[in-house]
Amino acid sequence: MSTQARQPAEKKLTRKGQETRRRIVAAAAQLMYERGVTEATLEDVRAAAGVSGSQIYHYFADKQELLLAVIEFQTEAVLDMQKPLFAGLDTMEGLRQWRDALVEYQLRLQCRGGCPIGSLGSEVAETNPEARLAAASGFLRWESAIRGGLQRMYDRGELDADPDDLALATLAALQGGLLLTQLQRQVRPLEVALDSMLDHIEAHTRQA
Amino acid sequence: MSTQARQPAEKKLTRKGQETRRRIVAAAAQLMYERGVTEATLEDVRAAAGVSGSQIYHYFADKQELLLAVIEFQTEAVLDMQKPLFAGLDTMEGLRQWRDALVEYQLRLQCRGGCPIGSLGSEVAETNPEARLAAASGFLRWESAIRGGLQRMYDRGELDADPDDLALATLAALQGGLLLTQLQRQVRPLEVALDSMLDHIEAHTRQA
DNA sequence: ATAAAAATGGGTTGTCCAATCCAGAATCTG
DNA sequence: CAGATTCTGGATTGGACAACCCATTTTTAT
Repeated sequence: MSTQARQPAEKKLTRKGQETRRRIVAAAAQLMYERGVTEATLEDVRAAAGVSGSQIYHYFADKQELLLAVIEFQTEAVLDMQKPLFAGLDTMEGLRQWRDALVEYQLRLQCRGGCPIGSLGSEVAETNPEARLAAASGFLRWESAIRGGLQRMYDRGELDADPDDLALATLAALQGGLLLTQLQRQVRPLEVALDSMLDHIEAHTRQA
Repeated sequence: MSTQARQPAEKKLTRKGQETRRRIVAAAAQLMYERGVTEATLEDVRAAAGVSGSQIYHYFADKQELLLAVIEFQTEAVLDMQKPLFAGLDTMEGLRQWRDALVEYQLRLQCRGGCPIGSLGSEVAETNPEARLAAASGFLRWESAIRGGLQRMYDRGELDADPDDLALATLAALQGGLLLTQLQRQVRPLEVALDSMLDHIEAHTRQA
């Protein structure tokens, strides 16, 4: 019963019910992003979502199940936001645009918050295996999107290195850069980390 | 009174007192590393340190002050462990040895725990400005150690790129690699992230 | 040796929060 | 439109934990 049957519900919900559920997840995601999982109390979530009483327990068995829904939600949000840029990751120009957008976004946030998946993942990694796997799976999807672009470059014969390795290294550089940017409250770490990685990729390009 | 006078004590402690204090910090560091700051209760720390009752409050004003001591402690621990390798960071061979040692260490830990500074930093970044600064300062010291090696390469005319940028990017790659390694429970992310970065550095080397 | 200072142990308090219950209202389905 | 189901609101409970207090013992300095 442990690994099975998580989030068994999600069905049989009225339109209004689905809407309420979504509002709870969104509010929880925001609060957990701002304060961390343990600091975000269900009372806060309740108030922020504009629901009352035992509503949260009506839709989620416990805080854990809500947390898993939040990780899923944040993964979708992160990937959705970058979706328009993923298609371009098969040229250096597109990669630079992607980099610029990430840097720009952090600037708008004043370097606060870090990566929604990374922050959650780091917090739960050692105490919550289920949540750890959920975060890891989110990163796998992200990595896939990056790999897709590099793979197309490789297939066109424009890249002279393993796309798998480069994609993973790029995601790592992004995450590390984000963490340092978050802690220092300046974008330079993110800029430098991504630039180094993209320069490294560029060094392995050749015109087809 | 906010930014001033943190950890005003530390003096006027008997040898036995210093020993007890150190034991508390070490136990707290271990527990916070394993479970996170909020999940590590002072009761746990008390038991793990083998002290009793209000001992923790005898040495620390509150949990916050203990946390700051822990961040300091972990910074020292992380830097101490790498100290023998820092001297060699001015050659590619030394950099590779450093990489190998980090990977080796993660393997011994079965990819658990992540970076002691990074995990703490990520957890406190948005809720605890003082702790955020302490973690950021720890990373600055780490970055300095890496920069030192690259700067010597540069000064010898063997490096054809900004040592400051490379050092920061290397630390970012390391942190991102560690996070992904921790979440996936396999060393490959750390290996690939560091290898990409070291390859990038090597591409900018030339014999003097 | 003795007084002062530091260290220890146990017990207590107040708060916060996850989780549960129940009764009533809204919404869906046949 | 009527019965069933889903949704909602408020109130409560039980446990955990940070923080505090005080009496006693040990250590340090004179």
